[in-house]
Amino acid sequence: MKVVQVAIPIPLRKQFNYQVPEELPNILSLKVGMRVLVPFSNKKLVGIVCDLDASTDVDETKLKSIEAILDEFPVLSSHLLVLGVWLADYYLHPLGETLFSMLPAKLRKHEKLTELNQTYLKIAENVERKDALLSLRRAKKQLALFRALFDHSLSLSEAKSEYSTQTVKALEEKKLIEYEERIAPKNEWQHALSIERAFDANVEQAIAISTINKCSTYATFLLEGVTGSGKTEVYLQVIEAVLKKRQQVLILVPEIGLTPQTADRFQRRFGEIVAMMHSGLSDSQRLCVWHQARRGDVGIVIGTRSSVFLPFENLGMIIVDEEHDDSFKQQDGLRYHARDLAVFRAVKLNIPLILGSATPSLESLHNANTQKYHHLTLSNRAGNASLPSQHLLNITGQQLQCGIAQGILDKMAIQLAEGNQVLIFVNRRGFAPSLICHQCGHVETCVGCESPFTMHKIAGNLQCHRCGNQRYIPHKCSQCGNTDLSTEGQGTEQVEGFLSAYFSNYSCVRIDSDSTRSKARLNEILESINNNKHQILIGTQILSKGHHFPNVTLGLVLNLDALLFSEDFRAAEKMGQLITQLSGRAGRANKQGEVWLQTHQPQHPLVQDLVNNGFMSFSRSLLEERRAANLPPFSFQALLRAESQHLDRVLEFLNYAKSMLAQFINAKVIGPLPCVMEKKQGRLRYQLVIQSDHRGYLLSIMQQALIELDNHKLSSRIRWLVDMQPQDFS
DNA sequence: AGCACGCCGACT
DNA sequence: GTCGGCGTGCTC
Repeated sequence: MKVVQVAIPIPLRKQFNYQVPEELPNILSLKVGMRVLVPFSNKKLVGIVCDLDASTDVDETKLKSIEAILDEFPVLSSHLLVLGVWLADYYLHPLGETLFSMLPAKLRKHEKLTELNQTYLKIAENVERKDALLSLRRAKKQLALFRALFDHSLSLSEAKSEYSTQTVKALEEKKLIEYEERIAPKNEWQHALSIERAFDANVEQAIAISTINKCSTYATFLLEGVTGSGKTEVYLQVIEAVLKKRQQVLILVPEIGLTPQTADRFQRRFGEIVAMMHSGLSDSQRLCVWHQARRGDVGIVIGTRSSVFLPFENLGMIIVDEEHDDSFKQQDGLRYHARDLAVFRAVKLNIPLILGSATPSLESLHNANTQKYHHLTLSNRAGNASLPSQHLLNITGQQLQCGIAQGILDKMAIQLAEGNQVLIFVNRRGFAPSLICHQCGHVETCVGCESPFTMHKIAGNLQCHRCGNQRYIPHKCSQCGNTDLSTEGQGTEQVEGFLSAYFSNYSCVRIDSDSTRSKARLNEILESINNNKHQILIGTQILSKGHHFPNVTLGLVLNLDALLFSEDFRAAEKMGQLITQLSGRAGRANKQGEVWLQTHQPQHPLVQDLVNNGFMSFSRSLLEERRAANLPPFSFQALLRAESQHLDRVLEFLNYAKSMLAQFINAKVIGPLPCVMEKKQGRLRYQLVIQSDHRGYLLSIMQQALIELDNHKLSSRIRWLVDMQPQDFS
């Protein structure tokens, strides 16, 4: 009797065995990586076969049987199945859920998988062609399409683009044409590649291009290029070489960086061989891209995080653009980092990988420093465009209006009067509030950790998130005795309200998560900004991502301190990336821009380094700080978070985990500490941070701990999760 | 997760 | 007397 092992999408760290009945129709074609329909508890679920020849110690006849084989070919190739097994192991996530999160949504359900079908138009049966031609003599476009269908049928998408949707509709309504489903023909782009002539590269670009082109096996290149230095041109030219070898290219981009303009640029150079994969697509469209990648119908896929799971027919290169961006890390379910998976795939497929950024992550810089990655630099801006100059404004003790200094308001007035735009960056979310003295700029800091205390409104105290140290909220500054202590910065709405009243002759626009909920809305706003419909732009992180604002000549960062003083050890890194990216968004060749940073601590060495020496120098200093403090990338972290309405359960669970993990001497366990968002949707949230110098060691102790935690009586009564290499502690 | 089973408190 | 709250255990 044949017994196979099936991974089921449930949060259990085990697989299940099933009999394969002899009478199953397509039994001979059953392969690993195929989906099957199986009875489970008292319902039917879709599972993925992960072992064709399972060994069991139980009585095989007691096993349930597979009901149906859903696929004609495996949805997960052996390469992707290996990736999935590694993923489940590395992120300590149940295999079934892991494998299913690698698939497009449509394939997570019962739906049968067949070869990619395409809809074709043909002339309807029983249509008298002569009569039809006569009846169409006054509808030129419809006539043309109808005639075209005489000798060959046309695919629906071709017909729609060559003629028009209305034309097709019209003929359909007249019952002159009908639809037919057929297996889509393979798109043989490899034989008819039309590539537009490349731009002449400058010296640095040329070095980068030739270095990458020389490499045809696995290697990771960190391409560090200041904004406007022409990273994209490097991508384009190395992609060309890969396409000419008839291989495909995957380009991973941050969630919001994927604009139609990005795709246009690739399409202009390489023609219609580019597919996009982003959150704006429907499930059917996503499945279509999945098929196209698998069949080799497209040469290039540009996509967000989850595109790293696409089943390419013949992948020749992966590019991760803006590799420092946090959106590459999934923040729920399987908490993978697409950059790390890109490395895994590149190694397994033995192909080159490019990580590009103007502000590389410290992880990648460290890997470059230790020779794991090849470091390529582009330090010159193309053309004569110069970056805006950066300035610090000491706001200590100053009168502020809605958080803005008078001097800045005056500068804004000048720029606005000259017809330029101004941009105000407001950080409203994401970072923990620390307590700062407005008189002297002193930040209340835990003495033992040199980490700023975090305000906890619920507990009504200050807490150090490194060591758990707690103290009462002081009513005066411990340095100068002033009682003007503040935590919360201004939100975008407040700033918008104030500025639209103050500059009532100009139009304000707010760009934050509320206004970007829909992609169309964001594009609308961006367009109206470029058309100068608004003069004052107020926004959050989104302002620093991807979009260029050529008419902005003055940028303002309202509260640099809130970015800098946070218990999250990555705060300074993120601050530097943000300020640098923000500066790169503004101005154009003929207008020198300025960026002003309001701070209570203009002498802070990191801030000084960033403003005076630029991101490259700043990031190297940060890396030294991390080394000294033994923080990532010099050590490895795991996060164990628990949530429940009942505080006692959360603490009992985490303390149990801690007592277990504390036995391992080569790891440090910090906590349980309240999360930055201590209460969310009525649940109290606490976490444990586990840190070790060795990734393998950390993984193995977490695996051991997990077995115990799964068996703990509270494990099913609270919500809890493990996050390996956590990015965000909120 | 999702579901069944089982045991105690306030209700038509 | 029962309805339904949650705690417990199981899923090939």
